[in-house]
Amino acid sequence: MFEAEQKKVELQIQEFCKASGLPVCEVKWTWIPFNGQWGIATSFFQLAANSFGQTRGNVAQRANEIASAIADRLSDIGDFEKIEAVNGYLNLYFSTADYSRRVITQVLTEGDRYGHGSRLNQRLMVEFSHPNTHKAFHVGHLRSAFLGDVIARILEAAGYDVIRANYPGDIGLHVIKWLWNYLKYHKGEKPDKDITRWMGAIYAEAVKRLEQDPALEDEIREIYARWDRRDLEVVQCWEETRQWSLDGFKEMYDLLDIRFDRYYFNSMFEEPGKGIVDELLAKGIAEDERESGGAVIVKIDKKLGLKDEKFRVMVVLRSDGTALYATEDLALARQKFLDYPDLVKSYYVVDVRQSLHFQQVFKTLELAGYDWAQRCQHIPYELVNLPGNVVMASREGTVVLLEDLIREATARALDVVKEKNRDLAEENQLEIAKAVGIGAIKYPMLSRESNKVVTFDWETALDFNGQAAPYIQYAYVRANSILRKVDNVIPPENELDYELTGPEITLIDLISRLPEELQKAARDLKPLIITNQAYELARAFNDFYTQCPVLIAEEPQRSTRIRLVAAARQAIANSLATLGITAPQAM
RNA sequence: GCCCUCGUAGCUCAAUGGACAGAGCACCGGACUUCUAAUCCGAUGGUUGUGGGUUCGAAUCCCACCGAGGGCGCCA
Repeated sequence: MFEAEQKKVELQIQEFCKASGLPVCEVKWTWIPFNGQWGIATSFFQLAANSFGQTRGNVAQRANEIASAIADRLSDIGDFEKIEAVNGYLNLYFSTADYSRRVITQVLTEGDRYGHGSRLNQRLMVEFSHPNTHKAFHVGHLRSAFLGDVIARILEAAGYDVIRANYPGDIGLHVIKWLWNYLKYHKGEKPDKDITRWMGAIYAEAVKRLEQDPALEDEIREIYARWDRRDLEVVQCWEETRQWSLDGFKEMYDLLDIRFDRYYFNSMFEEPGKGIVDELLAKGIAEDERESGGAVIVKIDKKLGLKDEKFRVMVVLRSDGTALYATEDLALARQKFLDYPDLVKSYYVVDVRQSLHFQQVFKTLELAGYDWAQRCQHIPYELVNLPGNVVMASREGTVVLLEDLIREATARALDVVKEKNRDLAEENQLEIAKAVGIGAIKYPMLSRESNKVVTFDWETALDFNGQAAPYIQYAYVRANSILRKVDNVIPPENELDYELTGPEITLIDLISRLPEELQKAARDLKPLIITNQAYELARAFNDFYTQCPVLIAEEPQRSTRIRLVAAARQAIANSLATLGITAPQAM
């Protein structure tokens, strides 16, 4: 946000270096990390160390000398209120009156675009969620859905054109088992509500029946054979019931405010996948071991001439000639670039257990001569486990269903809403409860590093206090509430001729950082940066709220604070929007 | 056997290689006649798993070890 000032100082520093015979190096800016001190800082340790060359010297002392000399040189620059050299750092404090006015005005002018980067005209694809049809949707599936959605939102905010892709697993052994159980015991039945739960129950029942009587496996094989020869009854049943699952997913995605631009289905890629395998064989990349009872494989390490085992061996076709997941993934990767040849990146938000798999797929495609394979990237994330490191698995029965979590979280939120907003219409109360409940579910999945395991437990998931979405939403609501009292009439920019207090400075400081944090989050693909930023903003606002009266303040303080509240509301709203968390109107 | 990830306060987690390692929860003590107390203020809490190394500077990079989890030719 302060590029112009930074640039100006950078030039001065570089000129100073030249004049003093110091090596020129890049200037990196940070925020001054002390509370209530708003400005930018840079250190000179690297420069000081470089200046010694081969000889040794006191780096800290030298860095401080350089910082002091530069501080002297900059003293007449006029952009800053205070310039100081401390401990090897050069601290440039903003003149709060001018800079505050500038920040607030910019936020209010740009509105819900504040923080967003300008359009880059670069297209990306983010594939995420990929649920299995004919199965339940549980809490373990949420991480990919939330992470993918928010990464897409962040990249959009950073200026990219993003294609949101979903890749449902709509065929496979699990679907065949489901169809068998349905055709044999539930024929003609239809789910009315809670579709996904019902679909999951039919599957769980199938698994149970097969466990109890393994002889039934023959019937499964028969259904599989009928599916293979496109038996009309099986195919029609599959088409109809698959749609039920997709309808159920759509309901959940709508509830969670997650959308997709493009659906790829697992079932679409069997044949194209086999085509790629033929191609790999023709090019001598894959080896056919079926003669000797083996499968079709790619010995990637050998092809690359690697001595160490890194990519290992990938099976691309079963010994019976049928496709497996890897076969289909080869074709899917290609299809994405056929549909969108200009993709700069093709991201896959899939759990960490598939890291090797994706390395194999991408490397094999690269070996096959597809240069776009290098634009494919797996974004791994760790699992959501139950306490005691228990993995959620439908067949083990160790799952928490998404429907149950949402219902529980919403119900708990509704209790509080009803107590605190008695006058509100029930419809509105419910809407708020949904925003709070779902926000509370999303936040903890986004606010930790994705390579860390999330342990799900009810108590934590339903804790609305502290660093959590409701805290941030509440700050938004409080800001909103003040502005409602002035009918949302925001005074025009005015002269700031009084000393800003600590909480005001901290709040403005944090508001001004949003654009940079968004860029950082996009660069590192880390929603965590935004959850932290949103929380810090909310905390600063809550602090401001208790310490700085707005409506009863004297002018010009009153007008300035109303503008600041409006800017804070906007900044909080924009960070929540980037996180896919709804900002409610009341709480 | 090989490969990947993690180890920070009692618990859950933060911290572009840089200033004093910060939050929340829990616990203890305060603050609602004042814009919504789903809030705020204060107190307590640390040899960043261990040992080396690189660097002016390491929770962060490298090596070894210990501990936890995951992956490794026909599951998805």
